[in-house]
Amino acid sequence: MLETFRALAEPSRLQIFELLADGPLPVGAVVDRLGMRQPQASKHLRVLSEAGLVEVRPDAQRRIYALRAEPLQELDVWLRRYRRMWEEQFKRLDQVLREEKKRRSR
Amino acid sequence: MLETFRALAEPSRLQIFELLADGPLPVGAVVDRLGMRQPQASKHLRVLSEAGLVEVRPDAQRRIYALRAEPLQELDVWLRRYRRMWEEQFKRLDQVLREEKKRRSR
DNA sequence: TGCAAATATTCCTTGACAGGAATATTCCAT
DNA sequence: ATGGAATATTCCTGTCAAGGAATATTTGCA
Repeated sequence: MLETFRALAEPSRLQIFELLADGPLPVGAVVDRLGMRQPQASKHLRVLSEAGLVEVRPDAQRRIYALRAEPLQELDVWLRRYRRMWEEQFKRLDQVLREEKKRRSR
Repeated sequence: MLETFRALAEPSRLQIFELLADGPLPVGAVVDRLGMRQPQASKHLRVLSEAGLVEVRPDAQRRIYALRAEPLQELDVWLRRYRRMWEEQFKRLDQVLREEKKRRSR
């Protein structure tokens, strides 16, 4: 979890990650579309890769990077714990609205 | 999103955040339970607060910190985009298992 | 009013990390 | 085998942020 947050807590890296959501891409494509320099792209992809957020498939002298689902699933599980929280807030809001209505109707 | 990731990408801060999931706490309680020094706790809570992850309610010379749902809901929305991804993987896995079964049954 | 508790802020030092530039590596095509 | 893509790595430098220590601030209470 920490590693996931750390990896995504950097603007360029988050950008790359979100770009890859549209599908796997070789480094060059990332460089072109995001207008960053090739070495930085490689470095960021390395960090993402070490965090398990991304995987590489070699294709000749290219390397195709693709998102990995696992850490996102973990993030989803982590979030579950907090989902309860805002659902309760909704319930409370519902309650308030209900009482509002009642008050107005008399 | 970036701000959320940045705030949670630090061990102590993530710890504090997860501690607050059990309910609101004053700074002192955080200090005691996590064994960190008071100034650092205050600093981290400040960062969490500026990221909107936490809100403060004064109570005499105490300050009660509590989680805020909003950024987590945003995180949930952000995740939605990727949920499709792993659902497709499950579909593919289902397919594979189905074929396995068929193969074994003859 | 003055003290003590709870918390926030400031200042300093240090370590991690991102970007830049240059270079190394890998693999294809000729 | 050699040159040229595509990508990775290294080294350097500057910046930012975290921890430590000391101190300021706020509020309740005797």
